[in-house]
Amino acid sequence: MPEEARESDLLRQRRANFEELIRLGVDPYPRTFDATDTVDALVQAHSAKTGEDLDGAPITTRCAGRVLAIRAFGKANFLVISDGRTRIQVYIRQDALPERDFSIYKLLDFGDYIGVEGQLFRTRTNELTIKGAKLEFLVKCFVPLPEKWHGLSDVETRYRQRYLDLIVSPESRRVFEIRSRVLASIRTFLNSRGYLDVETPMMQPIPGGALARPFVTHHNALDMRLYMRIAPELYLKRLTVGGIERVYEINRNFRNEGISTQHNPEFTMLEFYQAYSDYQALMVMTEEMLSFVARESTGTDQIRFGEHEISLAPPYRRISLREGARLKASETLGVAIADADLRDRERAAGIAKQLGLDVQRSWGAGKIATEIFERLNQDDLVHPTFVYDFPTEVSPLSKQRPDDPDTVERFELYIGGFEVANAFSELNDPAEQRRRFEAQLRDRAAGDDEAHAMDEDYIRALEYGLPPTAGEGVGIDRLVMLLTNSPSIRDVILFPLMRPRT
RNA sequence: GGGCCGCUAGCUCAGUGGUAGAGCACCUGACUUUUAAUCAGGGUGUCCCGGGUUCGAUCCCCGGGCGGCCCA
Repeated sequence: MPEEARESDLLRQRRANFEELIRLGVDPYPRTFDATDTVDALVQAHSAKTGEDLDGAPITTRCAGRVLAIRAFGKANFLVISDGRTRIQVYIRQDALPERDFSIYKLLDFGDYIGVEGQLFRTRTNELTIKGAKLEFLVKCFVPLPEKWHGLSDVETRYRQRYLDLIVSPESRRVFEIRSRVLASIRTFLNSRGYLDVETPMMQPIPGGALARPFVTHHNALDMRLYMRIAPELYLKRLTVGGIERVYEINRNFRNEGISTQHNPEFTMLEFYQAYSDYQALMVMTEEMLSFVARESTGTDQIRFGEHEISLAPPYRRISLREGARLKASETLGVAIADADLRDRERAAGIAKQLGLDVQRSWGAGKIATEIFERLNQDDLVHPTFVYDFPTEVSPLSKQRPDDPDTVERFELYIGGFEVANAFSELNDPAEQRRRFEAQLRDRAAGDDEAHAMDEDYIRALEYGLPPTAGEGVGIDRLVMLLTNSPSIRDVILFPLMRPRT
């Protein structure tokens, strides 16, 4: 076949070893291996034992793994096998193995899976080792693995062939173990406070709960346009209307936007809602939750992110958005800017232009103030900071401050220079909600395709009475980036979206 | 969307307008406790793709693909 004609020598050699195993009568694809231990459990259980301990009270084990090193010395040989998490050495001595098993050993290639039975001992160099007495072939690796010393550093291959990354990069495995612990500890935290863990639709007829462009799909039997959700928010608040006073969901959102080190089109979000509460209470709860999650997943709430040492221990800094924008703009432009300047469309636009911002015609004063803040304060937002009191204009689902209708009770939490959480006192006045949606529709008509759609069914739910409620969304991928010191969101998503090759 | 950078052996990377290189991996041989084992021998390739310039292009030019970083 032409396929085989193109095979490199490396592939041919491995295939030849495989065929030789079959000639020896070895099952090339066995069904099971009856292990007594995983490598990880074995090493954990016995890593403290000395050679005398192991000789005095012999431990026999059967375990399996992928061969990650072969050091051959003729009649004495060493393998390293891994269960994907932990590695252990296996000693292969010609006169200690049945002839068949030693023949299998001689046909092994770097990357094959084997099962081993034997006693634990320590070598002269004090390495915990299984003295191989039996060896089973489990599967062939037909393709050469990346080299052991430099590993796999090509990021494109790491993302496209994550299995290779996991095989050769213990650091990558560690990231996803921490990610798993982050999710588990969030659930522990919320469950212990009486929150109900739910799942709401990820395909929605009206995409709501955030300002973003959705992916569009179609249901054939109903001949219905559906959108991949951009947020679960409106469904979770319907559940609060239904009497579930504490509720959360951890699941994927989909936003049809560009890709960057902080954005993947599908990403994981925690959203939680708590009745009889407001955004001030959520700031305190967020501090408690993040320090808890950090300790549970990494052992400490002191993290290193790039060149920064960051403490996730409470309390976090708090700064109002307009105050932050006003102070920074005054400093940068060398002019005293008043709060009132940021609330006036024309004056705010003038300031923004002086700062080099490209002011869109559809932007009101509130949007402009938000943009000014984001432009000027990124560098100040490395240590955990609650930015609170957003303009009403950019927050169609948040409750206004009683003393200032241009401002809503909302905060975003920044850590490491990017947004990690977004929370607010939920707007529960159905008439005001309708006005906000209508304002969004005007923005949409003016060309803002991220503006929120009208959702009559949601307004109807509010008419039944949403109790006073505070709600928050936390970007799980970004949180995991912080906790694993990962510079790109793609490092914490197993299979990030990539363009197909050719 | 814009700018910059990258793509060469299985992996990590050098390199040149004239027969394509190193380390590791791999193959052959030696070696009964090694640790990136060592020693001796062996170079295994669509230089991302297409077009152009040229006697000759992996290299220069143009276009395209995929990726990374920065900016919007």
